[in-house]
Formats: sequence, C-alpha cells, structure tokens
Amino acid sequence: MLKLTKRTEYGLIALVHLADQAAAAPEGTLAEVVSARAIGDQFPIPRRLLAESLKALQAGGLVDSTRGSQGGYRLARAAESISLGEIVTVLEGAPSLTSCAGLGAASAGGGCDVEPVCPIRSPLARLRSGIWALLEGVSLQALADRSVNPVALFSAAS
Amino acid sequence: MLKLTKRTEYGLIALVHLADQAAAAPEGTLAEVVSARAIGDQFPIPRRLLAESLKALQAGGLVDSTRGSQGGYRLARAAESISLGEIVTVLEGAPSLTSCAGLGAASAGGGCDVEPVCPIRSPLARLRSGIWALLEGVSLQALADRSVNPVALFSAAS
DNA sequence: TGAATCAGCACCAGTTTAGTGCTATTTCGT
DNA sequence: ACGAAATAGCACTAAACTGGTGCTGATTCA
Repeated sequence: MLKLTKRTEYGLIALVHLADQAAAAPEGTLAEVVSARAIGDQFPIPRRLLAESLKALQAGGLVDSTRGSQGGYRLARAAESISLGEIVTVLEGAPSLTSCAGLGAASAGGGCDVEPVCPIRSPLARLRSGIWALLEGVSLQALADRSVNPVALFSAAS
Repeated sequence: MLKLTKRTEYGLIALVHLADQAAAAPEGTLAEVVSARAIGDQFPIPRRLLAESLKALQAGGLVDSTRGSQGGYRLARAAESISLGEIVTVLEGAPSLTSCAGLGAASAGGGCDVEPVCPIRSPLARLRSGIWALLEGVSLQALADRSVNPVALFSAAS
C-alpha cells in the first residue's frame, strides 16, 4: 500500500510541531522540550500512539528526550538536515526494495555492485528508487513550512 | 508501508510489457494481444497472481481483454495517457489521501470544499497530496522507457 | 469437441497495523 | 523524602491486509 502508516503520520505531526518549536526559539538557543502530552492535546489522535512514535524517533536519533517531570522532546538536529526519507526509515523501517536492495546511498555492499546504472534493473526498482530519492530530497523544514504547496514540496527538491 | 504491493508490481510489469508490445506495432495498427501466460513466462513470478493483476487492470479499464483461445490483453489507451497514479489507484484502491480526511485541524465531517488551497491542511495531507501529484505526473510511457533514470523519471514530470 | 484463455468467487495462512496494558526509571517540585 | 509527571521498555490483542491458491464458468479458436 502506497501510504504512510499511522505511526509515521503521528511521528510527522510531532516532528513538524517540534520544528515549529525550534523555529520559535530565540537565535542560538535550544528550544524548550515539549512533552508527548502537550503535542497530543492539540490533535485528535490517540495520545499513546503519538508517544510510541516519539519513542521510535528518539531511538532513531532524530529527537532528543528529557525524562522526568517537565521532560519532553526536542529536535536532535536542525530541521533542514532531517530528510523525509530518514524519518520514514526510522518510523517504518528500511523500505524493502527487494533484490538489488537498498537503493540510494546506504545499501551495504552485497550484490549488484554496478549500482549506479544497472541495466537489468526492472522498472519497479527504478520506480521505487525514484520515489525514495524524492523523499530524501525533502527536508522536515520544507514540510513544516506551510507556505509551500504540496507539489512544490517535491518539484523544488530536485 | 510506503511500498507497492506485489499485485501492483505484477501489474506494472505486465503494463510495461504491453507498452513495449504497443510500441512495436506498426504505425496506426493495434498491437497483438498478449496472454497472461506469455507475460508470466518471461518473469520469475507466480503466473496466477500476474493474471489476477491483469484482471484488475481490465476491470479498471486500463487494458482491453480478448477471451478464448489466442486471447490476451492489450493496452486500452496510449501509454502516454496512462498515469502511474491511475495504475496504482486501479490496483490497490484509491488512496485515503482524499477529502482532507484523516487529521488536520479541520478534518471534521462536512466539506472542505475549498479543496485547492486549504490553508488548514495538515502537513500529512500536503505530503500525500504531493506524492500523489507526482504519480499522476508520470506516464506508463515514461516508465517503460528504459533510457530514463529513476530520478529524472520524476523531476522531469514537473 | 477440446484446448486455451479470460472472469468471478471464495478461501487460507502469514504478516502488518492500530491500539492498549502494565511496569520501571528518571526528574522536578514541595 | 515523597509524589507527580514524564519517558522507556516489553508484551499483547483484534482487525485488516497481503500473497497465494482452488475451483468453476464463459468464451473463442482450431
């Protein structure tokens, strides 16, 4: 199914929220941490699942967490440096692009070493590779910027 | 999961094959029909499922079918006029990105008839909308053209 | 007639998804 | 010290989806 899971949706909601928070922080200072509860209260979504997504984002190193009372989350890096592809990878695992697996940069060594332009590559692999490249090209920053329209989101990326 | 189902993969394989067939046909003539068996014999995939995909494509009006011995399938329209979005819609159902559904401050039942540029649209809806627009912009023709690289497949579309 | 081929249902096992329960641990405020 | 707030971790369930198959019927060509 060519669609994002709820887990990813909630995670994105949270990330956009955290990006807003970071943008609102005074120059050069760290943004205040935001609790899962605080984020959840602003959207009609199961708070608990939102928390699950945040946990996953923490495990994936996209956000930093502070425990205890007054604890919460904060972006671990600048919103411009977090790509959509990375977010999706963290939240729903590396996409299983079948054989010739792992396109893009990551793909650990094994097999198909003629990576760049493998002529045997099926249209499917090319398609997925294209979609993936797009996701890698869109930053959280762009996503959080509400002035950009959906299509420009991508076409501007290339 | 941001990935295509096998059903869609097989369908795409078949469509690309049919597009090749159409391209090989003499100017102005209809391409010969190709049976599911004939297509399946060329790929290491379960023949039966390929047939299922073809059936779905027929039901969706993307291919014409001829029954009986010597029967088979043929593109119902020119490959340039069949978009990837349409193919995916036929093979795995309409994506739920429609109608401001899902979340976003304004989701509520009613209407959101200001569809074009709804300012309240959530980042998620915008994201899906963007992905969708991309798929709509890629034609089967482009997909079948093996000389185009994966990334150009999309960036050229905008 | 008979074989090839598409069409329509209906079924099953395995995986994924969404969502919840419960407990432990850390930290702040009093 | 204590309790509340909050993250961390594990485990579990019900529903949906996926991949794949079985079977029967209808249509067409030879």
